[in-house]
Amino acid sequence: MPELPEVETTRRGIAPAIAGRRVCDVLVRERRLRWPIEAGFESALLGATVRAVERRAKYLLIRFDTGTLLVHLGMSGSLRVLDAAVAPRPHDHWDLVFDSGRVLRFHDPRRFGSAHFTAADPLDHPLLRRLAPEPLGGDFDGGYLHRASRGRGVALKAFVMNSRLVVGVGNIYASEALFRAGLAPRRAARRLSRAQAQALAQAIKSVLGEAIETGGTTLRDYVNADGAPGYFRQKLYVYERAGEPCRVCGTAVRHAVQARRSTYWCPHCQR
DNA sequence: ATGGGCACCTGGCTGC
DNA sequence: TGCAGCCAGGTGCCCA
Repeated sequence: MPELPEVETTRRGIAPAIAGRRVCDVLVRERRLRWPIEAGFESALLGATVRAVERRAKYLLIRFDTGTLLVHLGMSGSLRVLDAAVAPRPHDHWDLVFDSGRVLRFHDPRRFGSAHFTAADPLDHPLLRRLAPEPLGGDFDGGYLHRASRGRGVALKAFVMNSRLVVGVGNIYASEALFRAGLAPRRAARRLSRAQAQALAQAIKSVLGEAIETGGTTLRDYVNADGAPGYFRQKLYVYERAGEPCRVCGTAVRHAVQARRSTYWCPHCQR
C-alpha cells in the first residue's frame, strides 16, 4: 500500500483519536509479521499513555510515556480507529484498546508490515538509524540530489527509490515525480544536470505534498484511519496508465519493468 | 561502495 | 468451473 503520503495521512487520522489516551488492553492475534511481534509487546504497551504520533520515512512513531511503538504498513497494511465493539475481520493482527472506548486496529493481509516497541530513542533503532533525509524537509534539495548522483550509473527510477538517498518515494510517486520533472526513468543518475536535479527534487516535493493534501492514493486496498480511500489516484499522470494518452501531450503512456517494479512514463514528455 | 536479485505473504485477476 | 500463473503502495539482506 502505502508510500509516504498514505503513511502521513494515517498519522494525521489516528493522532487526534489516540493522543492523551491510555492503553487499557492489547490484543495480538497474529505475531508473524515481517518480524515476529516480540513476547514483551503486550506488557510494554499495557497502561501506557500516548504522547504524540510522529512519522519518519514510512514508519509511524507512536510515542508513549514509556517508549515508542514503531509501525510499518508494508505493502498492504492499514491502521484504523474504530469503536472497540467492532468485531475484527480476517488479517486484523493486533489491537490497542484505549480508555476512550476506541481501538487502534492494524490490518495487513500480506504481513509485510511490522510493529516494534522500543524504550530507547526510536531514531537510534536499527531500522531508522541509517535512513536518508525526509523529502519534504530542508535537507533535501536539488544540490543534495545532484551531489549524490555524481558517478552513479543506476537508473533514475531506482535512484529516487533508494532509501539511503531519500526516504518515502515508492513505486507510484517515483514514476509520477520523474514525469513532472520531464526525466526518463531509465536515464543514468550521473547524467543529471544541476538544473535537472533541481527540477527532480522539486517534483518529488510537489507530488508528495499534493498527494498528502488529497489523502494519498488508493489503488486497491489502502484506507485511512476512518476507513476511507485516498483520492490522489485521479491526479496520477502515468502510474497504471499504460497505453492511455498522456494528460499533457496525448502520446500513449509506456510501461516497462525496472528492477522488478512496474515503471510508467511518457516517451514524449520525458527525456 | 554499488548494483542487482531474492525473499517474505495473501488475494485478485486473467487466460487456458 | 477450476486452477495455474502473474501481479500488487516495501525493504532488508545476500551476492558478485
